[in-house]
Amino acid sequence: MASRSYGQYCGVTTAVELIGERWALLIVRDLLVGPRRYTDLKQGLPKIPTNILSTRLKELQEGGVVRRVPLLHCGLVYELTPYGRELEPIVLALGRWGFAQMGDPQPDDVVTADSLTVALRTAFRMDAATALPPADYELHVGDVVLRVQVSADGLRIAQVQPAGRPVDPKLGGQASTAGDPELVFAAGPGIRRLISGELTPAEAIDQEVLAVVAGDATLLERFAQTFRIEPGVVLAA
Amino acid sequence: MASRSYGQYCGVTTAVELIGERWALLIVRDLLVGPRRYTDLKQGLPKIPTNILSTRLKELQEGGVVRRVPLLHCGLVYELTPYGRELEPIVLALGRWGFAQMGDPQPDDVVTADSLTVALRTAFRMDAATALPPADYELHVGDVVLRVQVSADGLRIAQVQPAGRPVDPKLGGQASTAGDPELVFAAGPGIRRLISGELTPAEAIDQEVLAVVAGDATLLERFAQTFRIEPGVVLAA
DNA sequence: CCGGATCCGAATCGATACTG
DNA sequence: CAGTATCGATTCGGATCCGG
Repeated sequence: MASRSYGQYCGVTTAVELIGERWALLIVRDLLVGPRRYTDLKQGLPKIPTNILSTRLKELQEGGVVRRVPLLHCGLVYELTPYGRELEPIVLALGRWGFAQMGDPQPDDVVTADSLTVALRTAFRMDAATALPPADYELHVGDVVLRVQVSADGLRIAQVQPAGRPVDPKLGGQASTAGDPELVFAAGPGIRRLISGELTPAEAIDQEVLAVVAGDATLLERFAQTFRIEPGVVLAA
Repeated sequence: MASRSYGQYCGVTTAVELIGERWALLIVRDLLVGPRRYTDLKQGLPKIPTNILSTRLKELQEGGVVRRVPLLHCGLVYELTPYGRELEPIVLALGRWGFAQMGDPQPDDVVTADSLTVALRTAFRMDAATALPPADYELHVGDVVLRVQVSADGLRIAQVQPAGRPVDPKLGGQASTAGDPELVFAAGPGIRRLISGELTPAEAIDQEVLAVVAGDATLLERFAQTFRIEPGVVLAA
């Protein structure tokens, strides 16, 4: 059961033994968004074999990264332990690092709600959020819908069910999202080029990587300043 | 050749596809210390199969993380690209994170020069280095010998050959290490408990996890303040 | 539907041997 | 020194199945 040892007494090695197996860090990524049920994880990681998911969850529990929490009369969820949650800055930094090397999407690549939520967190600039007025967006990518609220307090992201209102706050993103968003827009994977600064919002609309559905289109400028990944700037708290 | 895709369009996923394969991040760890030849890497990773090492090096090159540099009349070395070097804060943070979960060493665990060098970097506290007077240590762990110089300018670590003087600056640690160290001491793996603050230097000597070979034993206090990993503090620049 | 366990072929890894 | 080749041992992936 103990994963094959690398035979070294070293912190990096220990870390890699804990979260270096295939799929493990992606499970952590999704749990960073919130507690998830077995089935949620399976949906969020469409290509993971079910036996691998179950094996990883056991290993992550043994490693003290994840714990299993029964919900009274409601099934059970997996969640990160405090120790597991310490991985957050590392996962976000890895997301920024990997962002630089992302090409265009493969034909059957998907964008999941959790991966997009984490991606927005990796790109979030607190400095821009404090310097600019608050903003309230609704972002559509594929059939994922996110309510993204930026203020001087920070970033709040809630996952919205295609049908109507945000998902159960206990499981999904965060708490209640009152009122209507100021800007609703839809994007394809090309939104990556907006985040990287390769495209301005105007160019993004021109090239149809982005489309305003409703609200104040000028807010796109603010969005582009708030969510931005510059090459070479991997680390942040 | 493209590693099996996780099927998601996401920065974290891309990062894991680049450096998530078995052994890959440990190769990066060693290259963080300096350029290394194939054989150096093999020695620094005693349990890596040679075909895996060669496969990983190819993949890391394809991913733009590592490059192969011929040395005139001297063989060739692998080194991190600038993009690969951006992993440094991530690897150090992972080292700190894994440190918390390190138990006692397995019977056949080894401590290599590069892993110990990186471990000291993960534990290094710049705040302590600037607050305290400079210090110059020689640390022995197993048959690894490191010259560790701390000053307000930062940390310098050079690997010393068992025979005598530090290794070739071009390949090994850093440049010339003039004069003699102020303190020479030897440690076993239990030095982990000094770094974690679980043991004071005096207790460490009592319990024989540490032994002063030469020089000013009171410098051990300064060492313990300069190299320290507190639980929960994973991230630093 | 939820939360897995089981089975099996395909791909990868690990150990050793061998080569320019 | 810098790898390739080979081959058995593991792990992964895909599908199916099962108890609540």
